Amino acid sequence: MQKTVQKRTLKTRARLIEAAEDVIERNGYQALRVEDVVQAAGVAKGTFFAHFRDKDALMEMLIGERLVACFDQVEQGPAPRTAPEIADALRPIHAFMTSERYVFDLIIRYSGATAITEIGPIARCFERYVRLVAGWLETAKVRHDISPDLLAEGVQAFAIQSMSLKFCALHEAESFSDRLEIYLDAWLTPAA
Amino acid sequence: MQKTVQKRTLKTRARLIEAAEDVIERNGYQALRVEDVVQAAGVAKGTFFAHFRDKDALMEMLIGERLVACFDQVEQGPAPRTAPEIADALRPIHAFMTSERYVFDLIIRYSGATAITEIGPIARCFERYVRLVAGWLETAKVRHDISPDLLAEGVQAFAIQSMSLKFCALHEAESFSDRLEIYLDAWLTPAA
DNA sequence: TTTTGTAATTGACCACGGTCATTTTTTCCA
DNA sequence: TGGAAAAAATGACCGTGGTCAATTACAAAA
Repeated sequence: MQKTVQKRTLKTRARLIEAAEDVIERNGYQALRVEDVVQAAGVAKGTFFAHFRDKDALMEMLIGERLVACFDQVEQGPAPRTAPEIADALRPIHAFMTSERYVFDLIIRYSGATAITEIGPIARCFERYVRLVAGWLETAKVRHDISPDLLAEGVQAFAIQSMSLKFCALHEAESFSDRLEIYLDAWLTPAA
Repeated sequence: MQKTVQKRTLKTRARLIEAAEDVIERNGYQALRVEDVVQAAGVAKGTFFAHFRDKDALMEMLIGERLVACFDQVEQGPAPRTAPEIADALRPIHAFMTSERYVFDLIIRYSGATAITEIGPIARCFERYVRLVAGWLETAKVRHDISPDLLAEGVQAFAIQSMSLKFCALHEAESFSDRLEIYLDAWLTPAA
């Protein structure tokens, strides 16, 4: 029961990914067509699906990679200590998540893995989000009557709410940042 | 510039809707195929799209109707006054929203209308959710340092977070109701 | 080098949502 | 009642994601 992986495989895979990134670079995630990718990569359509379960799987990988990079960046900075500082520190992550409606929808769709075996980069980022924020909260100027973990899950919930409203015509008046700050202030530092 | 609507139109539309409801009754929302609906209704495929912009438009209508019915039911009951009571009162709405992953995803996708002109039943229900809960909160045993509207938006955010986690393998341990109650208690009655 | 089993690739094909030029039905006025 | 204009319905056709039996390339054993 061997399962040697040929060098050819890695090359083909790399070509597919590169082609996909090119297409996205030019037209955004939303506009990506599998046909375009395989043509740019110079392979047959079937080959694509031998390398990725479906189109979404490739998208999850590519978007997940970018998301991980956002987290890396955010973790470089100093730990924020107040609600507005936290909102500001998370900005790169939120900015990418709302860069395209397609991106936001896909991230939300993959935020919770439906089976343990298929936990992907995006689902892992959602866990990382909570860990990251919970870490900040431990020493931040916020309420401490409930656990940092629960508090961090709340931050996530409010961030998602704010991001959803960003794509909503009914709530254009308020900006994403303003809304998130208001939420976080009420959640993290109540009974002022 | 007349635009008479023929009786035939209404009949065809009614047949399409009835056929769709039959299909859904049997196999759920997820499994609905336009082909099946038009065949059951005895019309051509093109006719479907003369009556509904696309498949999602029909789904929004049908799911929206059910959602409105849930709200009507919830509004019949007495106003809850504590966090657990609020979670409990909202149960019929949340139950329907999480009855099928497809239903949840579609509702989320239509929760924010992208253009003022296309506000549908689901987007209206999201406004109604906030109004309903804010009304309860005015006289409930909860914090009053922030407006009932903001508080209600938070309830919505936590409910969505809880529902998302319901579909997530990583968070199966805790039940939806338990999680929501914990969130709402922390959000509505802090600094106990 | 040849053989042979398996990994990788291919492209014709399918499923399903959606379009549109054409045809059929209805309406309404002379 | 005839016939023209509007409304509705039709179904062949398209775009795009995805499948799979057949073919080709590879690498290890003979």
